[in-house]
Amino acid sequence: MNADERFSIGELSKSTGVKVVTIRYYEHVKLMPAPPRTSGNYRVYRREHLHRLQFVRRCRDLGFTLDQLRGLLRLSVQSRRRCSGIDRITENHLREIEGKIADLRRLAAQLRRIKNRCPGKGRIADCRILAALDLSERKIPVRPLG
Amino acid sequence: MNADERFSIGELSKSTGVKVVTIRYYEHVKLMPAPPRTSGNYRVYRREHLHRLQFVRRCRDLGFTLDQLRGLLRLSVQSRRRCSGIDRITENHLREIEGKIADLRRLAAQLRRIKNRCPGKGRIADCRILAALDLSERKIPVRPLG
DNA sequence: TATGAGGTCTATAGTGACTATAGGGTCAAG
DNA sequence: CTTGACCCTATAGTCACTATAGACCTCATA
Repeated sequence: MNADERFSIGELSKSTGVKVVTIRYYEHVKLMPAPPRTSGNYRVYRREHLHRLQFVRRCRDLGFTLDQLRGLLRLSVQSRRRCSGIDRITENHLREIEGKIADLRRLAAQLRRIKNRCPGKGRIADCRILAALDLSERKIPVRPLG
Repeated sequence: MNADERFSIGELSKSTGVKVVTIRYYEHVKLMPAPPRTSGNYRVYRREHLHRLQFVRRCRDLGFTLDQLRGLLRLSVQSRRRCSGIDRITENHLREIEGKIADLRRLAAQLRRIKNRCPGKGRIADCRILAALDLSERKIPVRPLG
């Protein structure tokens, strides 16, 4: 309950699951503020840093890029503004994820199709996976060079 | 039908859809062999290079990493060996993709859950997206520093 | 023959989001 | 006083490209 707790970077790391080097990296790219230092030049963090780093971690776990995260952080301090910006970032991110899922599903389907043709017991020379990789969708027409 | 066609890097690029800089990059990382040069130091490619680059392109489109691709290429020339190695690389890749799909689906579900709580019309101070990002799964216990 | 456009060359640095390494300094326990 | 755990900075590496700068080559046209 008291607001005087201080944490070393290692403690911050342990309690958030974010690696020490990554915390320093976040400071470097201005996702985390530079905290004060001890006389021995150690970073000293407080509850507010812990809180912020947890937010960062959570967003990263949800796949937000550091740039999207910066957007969320920038907006989150303007408490009087409408939260439609937050909503937009989240919506965009969701659409990106859905797009990626669709891409990967197509990929997996293709790959399964290719793979199922080959039992993996024959010789390379007859491998149907290689044949499929090799022959499918090849477009030959090229004009020769002078 | 004649095997004497020669292509410039730009022609190779056009006919495969792989950018000129990327072809040079593939040469640099030894995915493509260094071709002979003209007197003016221009790269001169032949049908075998075109063939190989199409293979590379196809594998990349299927999401193989350059390392996996190197594996496929290395194996593909050993025509007398069993093709189980090819099968294994493909299988691993497929599993990776399936894992990624599962991850992204979980992510999307979480994100939708968070997003649906917030109509995006209120103020930042009351934004339920931020609240969810902020509060969920926070683990507070930390031992204070010295 | 000169000019200009467009293709090509090398080398280097930048991207995102870290991770790894080297070479030190700090601090508490034994 | 030494050991070992922790911390510091700075730099380079990862992946798979992409971008830039500045020079060189080739070819068609004037």
